Amino acid sequence: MHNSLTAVSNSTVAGLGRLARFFGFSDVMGRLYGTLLLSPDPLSLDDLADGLEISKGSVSMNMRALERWGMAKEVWMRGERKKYYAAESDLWQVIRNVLGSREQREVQVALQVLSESVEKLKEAEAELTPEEQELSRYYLDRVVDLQAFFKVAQMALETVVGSGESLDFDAVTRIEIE
Amino acid sequence: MHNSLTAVSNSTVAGLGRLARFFGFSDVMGRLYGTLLLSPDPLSLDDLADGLEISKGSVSMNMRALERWGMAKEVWMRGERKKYYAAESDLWQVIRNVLGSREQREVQVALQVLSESVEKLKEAEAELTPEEQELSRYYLDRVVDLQAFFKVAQMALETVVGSGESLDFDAVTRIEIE
DNA sequence: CTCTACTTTCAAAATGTTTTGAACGCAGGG
DNA sequence: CCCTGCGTTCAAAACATTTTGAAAGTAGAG
Repeated sequence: MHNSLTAVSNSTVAGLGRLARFFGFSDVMGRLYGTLLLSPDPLSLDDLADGLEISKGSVSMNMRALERWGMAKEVWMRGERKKYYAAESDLWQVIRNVLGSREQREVQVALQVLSESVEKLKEAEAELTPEEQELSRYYLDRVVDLQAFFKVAQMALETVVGSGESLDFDAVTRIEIE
Repeated sequence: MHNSLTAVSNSTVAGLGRLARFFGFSDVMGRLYGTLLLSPDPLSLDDLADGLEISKGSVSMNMRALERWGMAKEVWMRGERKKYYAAESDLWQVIRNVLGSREQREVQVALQVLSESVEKLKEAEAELTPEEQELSRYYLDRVVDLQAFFKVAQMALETVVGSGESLDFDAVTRIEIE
């Protein structure tokens, strides 16, 4: 294959590996995704293992993870006994999958814990010494700050996750500032 | 100290540790930040090491990282030889620091690599066999998709980073969808 | 300048994560 | 059925990160 095609493929695959790590996935997941994205045809586990020079076991596990995250789909090739995979090539769909399941859950949990903290502090107030009450009010202030922060995050996520095919460039620049 | 205060402190500190890991920082950084955030007064390295039951060496290194990220500040206590730290309590400032230095650089690099890929593919076009040309066009499509994606990310980051004191809740809900 | 109370550094140890490959399981063809 | 060609699993090995603590560095008080 021509030099330049190989070079582009390598840097794209490597870049997606990097991006995957950045998002808390494994490097291999990103590279598998990249390899599939740049392949006009679906690839088998062996194709992927050979292409990335990693073990088949690793490909198997990581491909299942990619499937769970909605980043790749199994493709049935008639007359073939092998499994074939293709990348989900709508990047916005991928982002919505990830933000929708993982990040939203994180934020949800955080908000949950923070509400419980507010509860606890309010309930306990009566039993506190004056000194403790002062600290309790301090905690309450900080916890409320965190709540405000996570609520904005939650709204931002909902906006992205709930959006249609893709976000409009111009629209994003129209986020207004206080 | 009262039970409930300890419980709230623990869960908040643990939660910020989790969040830190989520953002690609170390757990300890998050817990140090949390401890400082919940302390009405600045804390010394020893206070922090004792409070979190980790070594002073670790506290020293992680606090310097927190400082570099603009998440904590050194506070001079007169008549004291120890170093004291306080959390940067404006969470929006913290987010802007992180997005501004780290995430923006990532996106920048990605866009750079993608432009180079487009260049390479266009330059090489003439030398390609017909079959390679087809693959090249396929690559170009995928690379352009990625570019579009990162450009939106770049704009979103610029919006947050360039914003003033804090983002308005309502405003975030007004991001428009294509 | 020296002493002392601190902070920083860093190499070794502990811990955590990823990768591998051999063993196993399973389905379809003969 | 059994055989074959695949996919999956999982324990052990390789690798990476984090933590520790002891040694070295540093700054201020006297």
